[in-house]
Parts: sequence; structure tokens; C-alpha cells
Amino acid sequence: MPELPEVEVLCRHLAPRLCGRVIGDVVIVREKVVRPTAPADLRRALSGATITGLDRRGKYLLFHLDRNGMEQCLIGHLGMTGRMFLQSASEPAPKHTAVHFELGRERFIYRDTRCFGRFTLDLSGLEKLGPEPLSEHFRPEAFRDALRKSRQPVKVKVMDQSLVAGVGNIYASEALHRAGISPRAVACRLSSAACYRLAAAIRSILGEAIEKGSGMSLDFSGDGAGDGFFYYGRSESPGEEREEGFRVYDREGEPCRTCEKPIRRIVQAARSTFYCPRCQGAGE
DNA sequence: ATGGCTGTTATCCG
DNA sequence: CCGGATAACAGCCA
Repeated sequence: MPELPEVEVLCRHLAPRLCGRVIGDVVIVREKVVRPTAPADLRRALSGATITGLDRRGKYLLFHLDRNGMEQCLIGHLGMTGRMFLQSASEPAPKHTAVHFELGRERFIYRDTRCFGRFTLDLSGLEKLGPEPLSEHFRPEAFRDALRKSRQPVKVKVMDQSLVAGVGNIYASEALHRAGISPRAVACRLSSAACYRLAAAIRSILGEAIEKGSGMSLDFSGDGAGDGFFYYGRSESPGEEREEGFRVYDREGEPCRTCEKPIRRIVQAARSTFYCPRCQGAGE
């Protein structure tokens, strides 16, 4: 569930369940997710610590800890297939659990089938992050100036975490569609107006996704393809209206919801991009 | 069933 | 510095 909205919804879900609780035994199953922190160090830092708060920054989850007055921060990143959730301590940890720890009669699970994620005391990942798109720190003028410096396709720049934090492959396509900008447009050649439209579209797309995700009952432990897209996930009330879903992402060949033209798929920086050839400009 | 795809990012090249 | 390619990995799908 990796992009900003998913992490935000997860953060809101976990915060009231974790805050104030004391961490018991810590088990690190997949050591590579703890890199570059030594697993023994992580265990030592967590065991007996109180979780005092939870935060999100970009796609990172921040766990604020207090151990005998010593404050520390643990960060988690879900990579592509990470999941974090609570279960009963009497159940065995599920397959692909990377790290788990006890919280009284519950157990916190971080599961990650591909182990692209991280669970670490190393905060260096945060330093490279650009502004939070939903905060005042995200300034359209600065965003435009950053785009002007690059000759890469704008889609690739929107996913650049140092430019704006938290936008991944799905919402990059969605935001460009909303802004009416071709994903192949060269970043430095966009007009100021286009950059501002894009900044606004990023904000609104992410904000709406959070809203949508917060309103659903979710299965945070869910597995399998498509489950990470929580707003699509199962767990909708039975029967009734189907969610509208994405405007372009994963809709190759299907009609654009605005103009009916078939959505196209291209590959940029080795990732799929989806766009409408009519709504998003004839070409570059 | 075999090969191509997948939500991320660090790193290595030219 | 910039930008492209690849690797890390397991599972799903056609």
C-alpha cells in the first residue's frame, strides 16, 4: 500500500492503537529490512520502549519512541508489498513477516513479501525528501522552478521524492490526467501555468484518495494482487455501487472517463504510465 | 507453464 | 550533474 494516501490512512489507523503502548519481545525475521541498522541495535532500541506517537513523512511511517526518557525514532517504509497491522499474540506470525513485536496480548506485524521496504533507526532517507504536498511547504513556484531544471519527462519528475514527497506511480498518472498534461512533456518546457495546475492536481488527487481511504473499512493485513489499493479492495458494503476508481491508472484500452478516447499505456523510467491522448495533449 | 508484469528506491554506469 | 538501466524479491496473471 505504498503511496502517500495509503501510508497516511495506515498511520491514522495505527496511531490510536499503538500510542502509549509498551513494546515487548521483538523478533526480526528478515534482517535485510532493518538495513543499515544492526538488527541487535533495533531490538535493543525497541524492547521496553513506549510508542509515544506516529507520523507520516512522504511514504515513510515514523514511530516515536521513549525508553527511560531516551527519545528515538524508528522509520518504516513499505516498499511495494509491505503491510503493517495488529493481530492477536496467540496467532502465529503470517508468512513473509519481516519484523514483529509484542504489545501485551496483541502483536504488531510488519510483513513484506518482496522485502523492498525498511524498518530501521536510520533516518537518512528522510533527508532527501521534498516538501509534503498537502502542507504549506509545498509551494507551486518552487515546484515550477524545480521542474525547470530537468529535461526528464514530467511524469518521472513527479515521482522524484526530492521534488515532492509521496507521489508514486499511480498518483503521478492520475495527477497528470487531472492537470491535462502529457506525461511525456519535458519538465523544463512546461509553462508556469501548467506547473501550477499540476501542483494543484497533485494536492487534490492525494487529498481525495486519503478521504476515500479513510471512509472505508479496510483489511490492512490483506494479501494478494490489488489488495494494496485499498480503495478498491474488497470490504465494500455488500451489493450497491461500485467505486469509480482511477481515471487512467491500469485502464489501458478503456475509454477515458472525460472524452471516451481509449487510455494509452507507455513505459517511462521502466514504469508503466497511463494517460489519455486527447485530454493530455497531442504529444510532447 | 513460462515469461512478463507489479505499489519502491539505491546504485551503478556513461 | 543528469538520466537511463539494473538489481533487490516473490507472486500473480495471461
